[in-house]
Amino acid sequence: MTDAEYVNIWMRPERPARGPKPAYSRAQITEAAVRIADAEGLEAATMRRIAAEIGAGAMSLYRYVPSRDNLIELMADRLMGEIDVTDMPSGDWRADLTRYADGLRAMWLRHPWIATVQRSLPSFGPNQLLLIERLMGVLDAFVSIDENLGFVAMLNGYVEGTVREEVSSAEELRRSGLSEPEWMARSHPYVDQLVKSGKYPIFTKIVTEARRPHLSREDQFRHGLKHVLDYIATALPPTAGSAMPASREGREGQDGPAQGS
Amino acid sequence: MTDAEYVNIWMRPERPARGPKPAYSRAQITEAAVRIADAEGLEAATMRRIAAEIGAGAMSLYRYVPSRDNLIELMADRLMGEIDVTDMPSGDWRADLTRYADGLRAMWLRHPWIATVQRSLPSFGPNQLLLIERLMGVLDAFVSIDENLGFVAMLNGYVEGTVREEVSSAEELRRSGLSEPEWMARSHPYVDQLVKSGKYPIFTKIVTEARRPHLSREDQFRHGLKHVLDYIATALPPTAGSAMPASREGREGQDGPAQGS
DNA sequence: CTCCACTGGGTACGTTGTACGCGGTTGTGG
DNA sequence: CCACAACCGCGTACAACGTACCCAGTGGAG
Repeated sequence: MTDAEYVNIWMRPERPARGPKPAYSRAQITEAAVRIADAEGLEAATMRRIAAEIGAGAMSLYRYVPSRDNLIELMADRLMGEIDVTDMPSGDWRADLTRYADGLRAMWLRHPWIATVQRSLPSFGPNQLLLIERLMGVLDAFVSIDENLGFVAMLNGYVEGTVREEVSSAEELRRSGLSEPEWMARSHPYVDQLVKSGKYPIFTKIVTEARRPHLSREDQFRHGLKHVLDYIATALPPTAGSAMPASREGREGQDGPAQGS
Repeated sequence: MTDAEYVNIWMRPERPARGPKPAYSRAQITEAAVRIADAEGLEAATMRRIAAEIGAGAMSLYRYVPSRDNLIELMADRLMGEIDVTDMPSGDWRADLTRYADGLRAMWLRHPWIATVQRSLPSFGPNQLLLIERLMGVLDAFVSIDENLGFVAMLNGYVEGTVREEVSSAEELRRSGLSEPEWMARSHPYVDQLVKSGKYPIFTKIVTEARRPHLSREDQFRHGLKHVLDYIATALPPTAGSAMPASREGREGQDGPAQGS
């Protein structure tokens, strides 16, 4: 009815014109929901639980939010606002994109449950819109809007792909209620059986030899990010301001001079 | 109790020694669940719905599967089995990895709900294990196990990141019950308002100028995949057999550098 | 002042996953 | 060959979920 009148949650006004003053707010509800999801997972952020968190009755939330799905949209957009993109573009595109990538990764690590929220059709909340403006503004002067979209998709894809793995591990551990050593100990019989069967030589190799899972995630992330930025650099005109010169493909080896500041 | 005895679903035997013959099977249940999830989304695959699909009572499923979460693990592993990795490694690593990437992408497109199943801690079902063996066997002879893990993570990350976008769009559309033009028409007032506000120049540019969303997903995928494979190529020794020259001879078998067990 | 669009929230309903226990079936030890 | 215990399918039941509906109050507009 009146619900279907609105195209989406962003077009629905939070406060009507008349009537008594609301005791809560969308922002407050969203904040509480994010807090619960951070601590106990998204599935713990039930309407009743959120209401209890702010001292309201369960059904009161529906005065502010049409449905739980819409609330999750609000939560997701709130997270977008955590990524610091002020003063972008700064003139140094590489520094800007690095700062964005770091911010996106850090946000995911603070809110692992974001992995379970499918991005779906673009929701275009206010924070996400601002993010788009600032982020795509970085390369807007140098490339076409289509190329820009491609680069941003690649960058987002890289960051999210990388961080999704560690985030979902952490979530699974939290859900199981076990610590990582406990989990390892628990699955040891299974892993052992697989190894002893002799049917999985590469799996065995991973278990017995690989050191990668123990390497710093941070290092892996920076290493891969460098490649993504290098790739972008090859498609940018030389007029693009950056702390590093654009290099041709195939370049590898030790990391060059890191862009300072 | 007896549930907690087992490390995971893969160690729990499907059939006990004694008693009457089961009327159904894990495979049959998993199949039905996948069929429902494909057609109506994962959330439609409830225990009752799955049971009805195979003509069983709801609680009968619990004779075969300890919980719905475990059933979803079975479903996910069944999907891994759809990816054709027979005859890998073939000697042409580039062809092998391309075939794998195509297969992975096609599988995602057939089963969009996989995007909502977090990979979590590696579950190591039989199909996934076989996939690991075949896929990582492709580069095993040329690089260390750590490098191999890195490449596979990158390849998986690229494919999943690319396909996740289109898949989640399709899922969202299906959930909303609208066709894509219908959805576009519906959100037009909101987009229009954003454009008219003048506050979002880049968003406006995307809406009015960008052609990328209309380009072939297939082309985009192949283009990006080429870059991923090119990057892998730069880190491989020249002895690695690929399609570049027609060196039928240069193939090395499973014998890599030192490894023994 | 009166009015009524609004407020917070209690109650209730349909749906979910699943614990429990039932009567029937069947491989196996005596 | 038979009794028994282990298994079967599954009906009933329950807690927790999202949320529809309804209510008694409240406060700005006329």
